[in-house]
Amino acid sequence: MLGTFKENLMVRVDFPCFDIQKIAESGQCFRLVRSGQDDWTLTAFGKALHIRKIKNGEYIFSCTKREFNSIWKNYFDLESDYGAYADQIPKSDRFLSAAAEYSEGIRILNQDPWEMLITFLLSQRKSIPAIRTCVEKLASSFGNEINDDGKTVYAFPTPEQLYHAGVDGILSCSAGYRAPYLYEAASLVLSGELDPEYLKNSDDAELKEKLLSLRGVGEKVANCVMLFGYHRINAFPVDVWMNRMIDRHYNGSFPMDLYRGFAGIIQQYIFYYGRTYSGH
DNA sequence: TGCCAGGCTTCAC
DNA sequence: GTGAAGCATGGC
Repeated sequence: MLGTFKENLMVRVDFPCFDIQKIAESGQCFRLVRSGQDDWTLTAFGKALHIRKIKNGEYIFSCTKREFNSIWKNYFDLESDYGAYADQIPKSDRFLSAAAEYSEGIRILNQDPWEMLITFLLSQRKSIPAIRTCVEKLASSFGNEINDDGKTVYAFPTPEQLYHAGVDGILSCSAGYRAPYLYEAASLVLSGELDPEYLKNSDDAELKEKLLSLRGVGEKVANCVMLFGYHRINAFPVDVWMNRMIDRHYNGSFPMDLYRGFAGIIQQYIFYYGRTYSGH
C-alpha cells in the first residue's frame, strides 16, 4: 500500500540526474529528512511534501500534478540539464571527474531566500546535525502549523514571527551568539530596508553587496544564500571542507575560470564528495 | 570529557 | 590589507 500517497494526490516522476538521498545529504537544505527506507519528507513553502523512491531516478510525490508543476518542478530544478555541466569537466581532472560521477543526482534547489539567509546565518561554526536541530526548534517554536495528513509539522518562521520571538526567543532555540544576527535581519525586513523577494531582481554584484552589509554575513554565508536561495549557480561558497579539498587536490588554487557560470554546481560536487566519500 | 563544527566580528599591527 | 582572539552551544 502507498500509505500517505493517494491515487488522486500523487505524481510519478522520472528524471535523469535526480537523487533525493544525495540532495538530502548535500548540505544545501535542512528540512528534507529521511522518514523511511525509501521515503523522505520535505517542509518548504508552508507545505509538507512526501517523496518516495520507486527505483533510480523514479519517484512519487504526494501532490497534485498542478502543484508539482507550479512549485516542486522548479524547487528541485528538474528542467536543468546537469549532464551538460558535468560534461565540461576535463577528463584530465581525475579528482573532479570522480567527484561529479559520485555526486550525480544532486541538483541545486530553488529554496526560499529568507529561509536560506536565516539558515546560513545560523550555520556558522555549527555542525550540519546541529543546524538541522536549530532550524526545527525555530520552526516548531515560532512557525505556522501545517497539517500533514493528521500530523502537525511547522513552517519556517516568517520575518514577523522571528521579530516577535525576540533575541531571547531565538536564543532558546540554541542559536547562541548568532541570535542577534537573526533578530537584526528580521528587523530590517520589517522596516523595509531588506526585501529578500525584491533582491531576486538584482544582479549578482548588487545582491552580494546587500548580503555582505548584514551583520553575521561574510563571504561564505553570502555565497550560500546566493547559491541556494537565489539560484545564482556561479556562486562558489568556500568553507573548511572546500579548503581541505582544494589544498589536497589543487595545491590551494582551484581553476575557477573553467567553470564560469556554473561554478556553484561544481562546488556542490566537491563538497558532497569531500564530506561523504572517504576514499579520495 | 573534550574537541570541533558549511565563519564572522573586532581589534591589533 | 593581514592575522589572531573570541564567540554559545550541540554532537560525537
